[in-house]
Amino acid sequence: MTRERSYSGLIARLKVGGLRPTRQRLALARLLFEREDRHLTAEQLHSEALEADVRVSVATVYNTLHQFTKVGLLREVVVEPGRSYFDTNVDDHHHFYFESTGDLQDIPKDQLHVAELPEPPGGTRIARVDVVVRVQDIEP
Amino acid sequence: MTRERSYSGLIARLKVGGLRPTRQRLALARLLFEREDRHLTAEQLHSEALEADVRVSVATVYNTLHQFTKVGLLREVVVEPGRSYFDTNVDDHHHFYFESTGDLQDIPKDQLHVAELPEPPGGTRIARVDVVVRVQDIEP
DNA sequence: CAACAGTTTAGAACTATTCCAAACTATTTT
DNA sequence: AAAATAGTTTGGAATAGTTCTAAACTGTTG
Repeated sequence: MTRERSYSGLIARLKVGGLRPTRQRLALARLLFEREDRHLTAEQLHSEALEADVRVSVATVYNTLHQFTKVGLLREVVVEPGRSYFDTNVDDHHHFYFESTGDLQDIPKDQLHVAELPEPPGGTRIARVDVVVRVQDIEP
Repeated sequence: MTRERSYSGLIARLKVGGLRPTRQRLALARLLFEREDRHLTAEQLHSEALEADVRVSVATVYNTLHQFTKVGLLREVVVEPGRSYFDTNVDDHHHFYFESTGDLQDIPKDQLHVAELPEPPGGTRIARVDVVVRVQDIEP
């Protein structure tokens, strides 16, 4: 079960990544992982934190998002210039991107398949394949 | 032949898009389309223009890139937060993205195929499918 | 519990991009 | 071909998202 993420499990995961389980990191982790798959910007997470009476600075939100990403707890998704989304689902999957609202929605791995991947140029290897299905309203 | 793009053809294309063929737009169009497929940021194009003794403001470079994109002469590619690339190849195709250098390289349509596209959610239709194959150096 | 290394913070700094209102230019009208 | 007009360009200011910085703070280790 990839969806298993208990609170204490998180502490463990942070430790593995060499990150101390601080008040801020734990609070942000709860906000991020206590709900199902989410796609959040740094600003959105910061607002949520303030609303939940978690005092964190913007800088810390950014630091934390990047550290979590490095450790594999999050995945960064780029679909829009000038805004990064962080995806709490780190399984292999792709995205619908709703141009009208700016929302993202997961497309599970088995619902979309990339065939005939070309060889990467010499000296390089494929780190990841991102598919973004851009969707727009039918009556704009 | 999709690669056919003469200078006068450009004037025609601009007219179709309702864009006057001004000095700046024509100069930028030459820089963009007189070489083969390119992936440029606004800043890069602005530098090239200055080097080529084409006096244009940054604002105009941005305006022009967006107008060209709207008219279908360019395609915007987002792979990196905080930076937009404009692709002179508007045919159906995908990209390699070199994480070490930030470069983009086209993957022709026939070298990569997306199978089993899921249905877009009700009330929406697929505007475009972007595949980015992120590639990294083997010995980092 | 002292010492150290890692963390947080406010605010400044930075980068890419957009906005603005005035000056300018291509096109249309007369 | 001059005047009227509508679309363009421009420098600089403004904005948005993100990163940096140096000082204060906190978790961990010995």
